[in-house]
Order: sequence, then structure tokens, then C-alpha cells
Amino acid sequence: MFSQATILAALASPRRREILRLVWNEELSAGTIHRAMPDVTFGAVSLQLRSLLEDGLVEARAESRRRFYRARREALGTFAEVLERMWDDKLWGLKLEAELEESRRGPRPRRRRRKT
Amino acid sequence: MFSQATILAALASPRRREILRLVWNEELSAGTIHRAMPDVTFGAVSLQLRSLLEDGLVEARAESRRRFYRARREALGTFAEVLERMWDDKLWGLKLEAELEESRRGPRPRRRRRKT
DNA sequence: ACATCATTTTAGTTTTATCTAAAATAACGA
DNA sequence: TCGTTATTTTAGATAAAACTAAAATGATGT
Repeated sequence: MFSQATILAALASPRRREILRLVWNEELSAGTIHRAMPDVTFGAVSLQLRSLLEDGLVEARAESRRRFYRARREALGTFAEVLERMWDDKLWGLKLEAELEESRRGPRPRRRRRKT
Repeated sequence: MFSQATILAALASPRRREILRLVWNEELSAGTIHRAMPDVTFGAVSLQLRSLLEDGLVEARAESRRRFYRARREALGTFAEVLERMWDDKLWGLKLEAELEESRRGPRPRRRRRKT
């Protein structure tokens, strides 16, 4: 359905990999996901969730105002195991932090304007 | 040595995947690789080769003026099989063409300036 | 109806990747 | 040395990705 190329492109983003890991074994609301990634805005998280959804890598369920997301592991095929191995890696946390720092795009968070 | 994240980033590019496929089973000179990809300049191919080299996904051997490249399949681990499956896909050629077209960045080739 | 909460969407900004064209490098042969 | 061939490197351009801030949406409760 979704090509291997699409999956590769999606997984190339450390941000999207981080989200996938969060919703790998449990479904989480968009807000909870955002709270786990405090270095980006809610909007940014929402956009990445949309991207993952469009690529078929997560699914969403609405419950009143919340939207719960979870990984569609079956869509990832071989890549599911690759990801799990990455996350089992002892140094995984450190590596991810470095990658997130390195891969930041778009405007840096603005310094709050000093009261004049 | 090179992280899974590096490999994912490298393989996310259809151009680099195309190069990897070309040098998967045989070593080829930079020029031969370029001739197989006539829609980009030699310079562009050379830059992608450098990128693959730095990520450890190909190795190079110099022979007089030529440089021969070949895939370092052992560096790709699980991804080697993923790629082979992609290339075995009956529709692989069509898909790749579409991706290359879609993923083009940078300036489009300029029309040759008309003699004035 | 109105305010609140959770989330998505839009518009605009910045960074990065990928490209081109041209210059530089390097090895060879006459 | 000079010219040719093969390749790399540099400088500059453009498109796409990833972000922010703010506006819009939609469901809930009073």
C-alpha cells in the first residue's frame, strides 16, 4: 500500500521516530505526546502526526476532545524490528538527543522579548 | 560504527538508493555511474558519492584517473535485504522514476542559452 | 450562548538538501 | 610542458522540510 520508499522517508526524521517510539506499545493523546517533547510546539507535533498518519504509520482514534494515536506496527514490516533494535540500544537516548539537536530545522524558539 | 539513524537518512534519498543499486554487485567508476543517471550533472553524482562514502555505505578504489565505487553491503545490515526486496519489486523501475522526479531539489537544469 | 479545552490548520520563517555551472585537482601521454 | 581525461570541489541557487505563532475548529460543560 505504502511503499518502502515512503517508510524510509518517514523514518529518516528523528522527530517522527521519537513519536513512533512513544506510541509503539500504547496509544497516547496528541497532548501527551507533545508533553513528552517539550522542545517543540504542539503545532509542530500535530503536523508530524499528520504526516505519519498520511503515510499509514500511525492510526488515530477520537475520544471526545482528545485524539489518541498509536503506531501501526504491521505497516512497517521489516522496519519494525530495525526500530526496536535501535531503541534497545544502550546508547539510544544519547544518540537521539544528539540527532534531534542536529536535525532541528525551521526557526529556533524565539527568546521571549524582554519587558521594556 | 555508523548508526542506524545515519543509514536511514542516507537511504531516504532516492538518488543515493539508485547509486547503491548500481554499485551493489559490481564496482563502477564515477563516470559510469554518472552515465547511468543522465538527468543530473557529474558534480551532483560526485557529491552523492562523497556522502555515501562518508556514511560508510560505499567504498572507493582509485585506478589511475578513475575512481571505482562499490557498495559496502556489510555496513547495511538488515537494510541490505530491504533494498534487495525493493529492487526485486516488479514495479521498482516505475516507482523510482516517479520518486526521482518528485524529489528533485535545487535548480532545474537551465535551458541552454540561445546564441544571440 | 459562552467559555474552556484539545487539537488542527494556516501563514510565514529558517535551515538544510540537492542541485548547476564553473573552477580546481590529479593522472596520464605526446 | 601542454593538452586531455576523470573526478572533485566550490560558490551560488532553489525547493522542501521543520518549525513558530496565531487563528480556526470542534467537542464539552455551565
